[in-house]
This record gives sequence, structure tokens and C-alpha cells, in this order.
Amino acid sequence: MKPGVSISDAESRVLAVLWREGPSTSDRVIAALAQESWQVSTIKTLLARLVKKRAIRAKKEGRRFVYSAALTRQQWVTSESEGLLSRVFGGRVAPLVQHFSQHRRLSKADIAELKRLIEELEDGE
Amino acid sequence: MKPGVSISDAESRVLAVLWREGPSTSDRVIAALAQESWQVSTIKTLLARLVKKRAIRAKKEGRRFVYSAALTRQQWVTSESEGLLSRVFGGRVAPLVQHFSQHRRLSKADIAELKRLIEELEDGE
DNA sequence: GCCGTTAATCTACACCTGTAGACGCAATGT
DNA sequence: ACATTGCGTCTACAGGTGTAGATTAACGGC
Repeated sequence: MKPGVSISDAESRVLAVLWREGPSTSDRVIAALAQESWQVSTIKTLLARLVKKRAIRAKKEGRRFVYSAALTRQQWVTSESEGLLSRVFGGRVAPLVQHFSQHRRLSKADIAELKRLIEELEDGE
Repeated sequence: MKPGVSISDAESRVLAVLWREGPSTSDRVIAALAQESWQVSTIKTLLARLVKKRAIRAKKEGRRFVYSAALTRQQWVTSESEGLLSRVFGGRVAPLVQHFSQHRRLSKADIAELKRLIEELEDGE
């Protein structure tokens, strides 16, 4: 994906629909976004902007378009995460985890999961 | 701090100076931001915007102002982090760490640090 | 063939952000 | 007193974002 194009928050919610539901027509997307209580027009605008940014593709299918994600969820998650990491934590992961461990209640499940991950990292890799 | 006021990227760099150097006059801030190659005016604008957002305070000291952070670094780090966590990872920490472990090279030191953190979490608390 | 329906595009508009020049006032040196 | 210098504020302007009404183009039914 074009690195350097940034996806706004509202746009990412539209993208999320395509990630979940796969290629969809606009009315499908609109239905999936009922919770957002956005006007139809708003969603159309967001779709158009995403196309312009090449984050999604629009393929003409008969009379209407079928939209599909070009930017993958992985790519998006990565770029958002790297953004935070470099802007806030000087690019280092440990301080980030430390922050979360100090400022959030981690569930037992979280801790177990983290432990498993670390073990994996230690021998595997 | 006013929750809901968001700090832009450029603004956060100005704030960072106050966090590092403590209360400072504008010329002090400007000097500290030489690397950014911003015009003096730009930095003045950012200071003014931060004051307006109540993220920093300006105390008149003789003829000039001394600016000091009102928003703490901790608060900022927390709000940025929570933002990412909820926007991207559905509010759960483990997926976030998992993401980083899968997509970034973690140094031995990082892993050791993480291990230490987890151990602390396990018996402490 | 004409008309309503509907999908997509165009236009709009306020606020935020990055970036910076212009302006005004007060202190300072001479 | 006067010009200069320094500091803060006002104004500016393009591009992004959230939000949405208005317009157009094509289809489907009668």
C-alpha cells in the first residue's frame, strides 16, 4: 500500500467493514455501519476518499460498485502501532509494555498470554 | 487535564521540551527545538495553541512568559496509548504485544525486560 | 419513451493542523 | 524622547477531517 497515505478514524471504520465482510457494495457497507448513525452521504464520502487514497478498490459490477480493501488490516495495524511506538515510546517496545503493565489492570489471561509469548520468543524465534 | 482535548503531533514536540527542561521561556523552547527547523513564529503559534488547550500554562515573569506543562507526560502517554489500544486492538493488551512480537525484531534486551515485567506481574500484585 | 429510484459524485462548510508572516506594545540603550 | 529590539498576538492559508445536502447519470417499470 502507498505508505504515507494516512487513514482517518472515520475512514478506518469503513475499512473495518470490508475487512470483516469482504468485498461489499455500498448499501452493504451502509447497512453494516448502522450503529454509527451516519447519513448515507457521509459513508459515500468516506468510501470515495478511501478510493482516492487507494486504500480500497472499487470494481464496477453491473450498475453499482463492489468495494474491497486494498490496504490490509495487518498493514493498517502495523502502521498505527509503529506510529504510536515511535511518536510516544521512542521506538522501543519494552517501555510500551511497561506502560501498559503499570497503568492498566491486566487480566490473569492477559498475563498468561504474555508469558506464553515471551517463552515463545525466548526459545523459538 | 481536560480530557477530550487532543494534542497534535507538532504540539507534542513542544510539550516534550517542557517535560524535559521544565518551565521555560519561549526563547528557551525555541532553542531546544532548533532541530525541527521551524520558524520562530511557528513555535509561538504552537505555544499559543497549547495554552488555549490548557495543556500548558503561561505565567508572566516580568516582561515575558514562563511556560510550563499542565498536561503531564504520563497523562499524554496514557491517552495516546489508550487511543491506539481501543481504536486498533479492541482494548486488549495481549493482542497488542502479540502484534509487536510478530512484526518487530525484539532485541534480547527487550525480551529480557519483558520477561522481568511479566514475572513481576505474576508474583507481585 | 418518460419518470421515478438510486448509486455515485460534487459541493459545502466548520474545525483542526502545519506552517509562517504581519502587527503592536513594551523595555532598553543612547 | 526616539529608535531598536524582543515578545506575544493576529491573521493567513492550504490540506485533512467529520459531516452531509445537492446534483447527475443510469436502470427499471409502465
